[in-house]
Amino acid sequence: MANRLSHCFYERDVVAVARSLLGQVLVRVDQGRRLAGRIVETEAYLGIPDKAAHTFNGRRTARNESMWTRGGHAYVYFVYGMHYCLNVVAGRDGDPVAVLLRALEPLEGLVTMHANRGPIRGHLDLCRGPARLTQALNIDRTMDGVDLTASKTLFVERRRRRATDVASIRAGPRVGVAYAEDWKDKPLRFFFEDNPHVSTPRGPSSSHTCKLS
DNA sequence: CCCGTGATTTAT
DNA sequence: TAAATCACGGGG
Repeated sequence: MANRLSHCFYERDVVAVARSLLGQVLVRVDQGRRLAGRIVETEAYLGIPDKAAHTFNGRRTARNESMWTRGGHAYVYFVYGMHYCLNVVAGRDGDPVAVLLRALEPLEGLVTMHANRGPIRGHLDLCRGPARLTQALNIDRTMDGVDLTASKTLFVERRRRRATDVASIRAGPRVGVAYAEDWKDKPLRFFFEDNPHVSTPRGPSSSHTCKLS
């Protein structure tokens, strides 16, 4: 509770939230067990002008309703008939922007995470990918709209980030948004360079990635 | 490379 | 009401 991120963290520019979530720790408490991982990859979705966002052009439906709430809530959606993805809503009430959590470095509850995931190829695949991390942490549509600043079962803890971590942040195009025309190549995906828990493409060798400022 | 899978969205 | 879409992952 003490170290939990609060509204003043989430109610900011969505790109700033996406970048500063890197290195923070996502915590899920399930069946009395703590499942936790360090956030190593995020994507920002900029809302109404963003052709890749579920709220592009002001779309407001039962599915994306939680994106319209105040920053600090969860937005969980179901896609491809079998996968759930977790977003952290950012910005002010009525500004439908969010950050997709794409990968975690597992920290706590690894045995339970493995049980939740079932057989996997290698340990690196435990939380590497947006639908893999929700499966590992047992997050589904029932967690949609949860208040991360108050929930006992889903929240983000603040960690002190080392200067070397901040310096290793890279940006690149978002994954799986080829349909988004002029928005598909914008560098709105953020990750730690050379971290093996980041989903591909990663590292400086990937085209279109760049250092920040 | 291809394909499962079904809720959600969009077109008729 | 019907068709297309999809912020993915697993298998070859």
